[in-house]
Amino acid sequence: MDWKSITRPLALSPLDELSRPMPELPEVETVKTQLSQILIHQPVIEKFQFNRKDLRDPMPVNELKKMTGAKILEVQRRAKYLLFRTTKGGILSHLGMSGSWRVPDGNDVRVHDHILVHLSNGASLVYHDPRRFGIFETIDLEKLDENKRLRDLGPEPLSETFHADPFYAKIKTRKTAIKTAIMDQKVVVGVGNIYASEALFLAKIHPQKKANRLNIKQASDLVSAIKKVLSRAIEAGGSSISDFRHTDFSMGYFQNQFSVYDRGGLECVVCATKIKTAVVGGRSTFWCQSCQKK
DNA sequence: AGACGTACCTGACCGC
DNA sequence: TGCGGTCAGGTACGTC
Repeated sequence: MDWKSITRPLALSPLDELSRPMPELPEVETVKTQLSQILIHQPVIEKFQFNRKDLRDPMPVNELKKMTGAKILEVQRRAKYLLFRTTKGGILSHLGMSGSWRVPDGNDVRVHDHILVHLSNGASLVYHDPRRFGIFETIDLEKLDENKRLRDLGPEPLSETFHADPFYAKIKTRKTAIKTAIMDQKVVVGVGNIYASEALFLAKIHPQKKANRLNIKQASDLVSAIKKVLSRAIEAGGSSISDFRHTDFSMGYFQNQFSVYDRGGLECVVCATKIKTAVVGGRSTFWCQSCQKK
């Protein structure tokens, strides 16, 4: 399959964003898959265009521009970070809360388009991020494990390194709410505010239960639940892009299938009890008082 | 060490 | 219609 035969269907219209609001691990995984398809023939970076020099932090614009001429070899994901591996080093990127990548149609430029990457295959990638919580910076590919942003990250939730025993060992000393614990990227990566509520609902554990009060069975159930909600969301994202003709990016997120998140006051999908909501660890939290035990 | 609070940022939404 | 206030979230950092 040559480049044109796959770009045509993938040539995204202006409304076809490569990401949705509030990206968590499944969304980032989906973005990675989409970017990989666009970068499948390893195009060269012909030009960077920075419409501003800072996102949350200042971008190393000069270092990044030195990567002009590099061939993009691969895009990978670690936690919610995207890693572009190129022949001139790495680029580490994070979507923050409102970041997205898209392939613009012609000269379609919008407010909050901060970075344009012009590629040798004729396509451009545009990074769009209204809230500018994102990250885009160079990274030493030889020393990924020493990188400040990556070195303390916990296990990938969908890998075999994330399982009941080490998870239980890690949380049994933690006095904080279990929801706060699973959102701690040192405990497990990729679980943000939305899937934290969803996983706890599936595992029938109250979000305010102290982490050190879970028993091994509950820890094990929670591990399974985290894997399940994230896998399901990835499948939903994957299926939505596998048939690109029916992709509706404007729909945003995978919110149509949430059981508790953002459903405060509505009926529990299992027992019809009204969903409770409160702030836990500074973030909005949703649970069913009847299904989830403290 | 771990727990906790807060800053960062803008758009959407609400009440008046 | 407009305007001010509040909320949303991932990550980093300061403080105790």
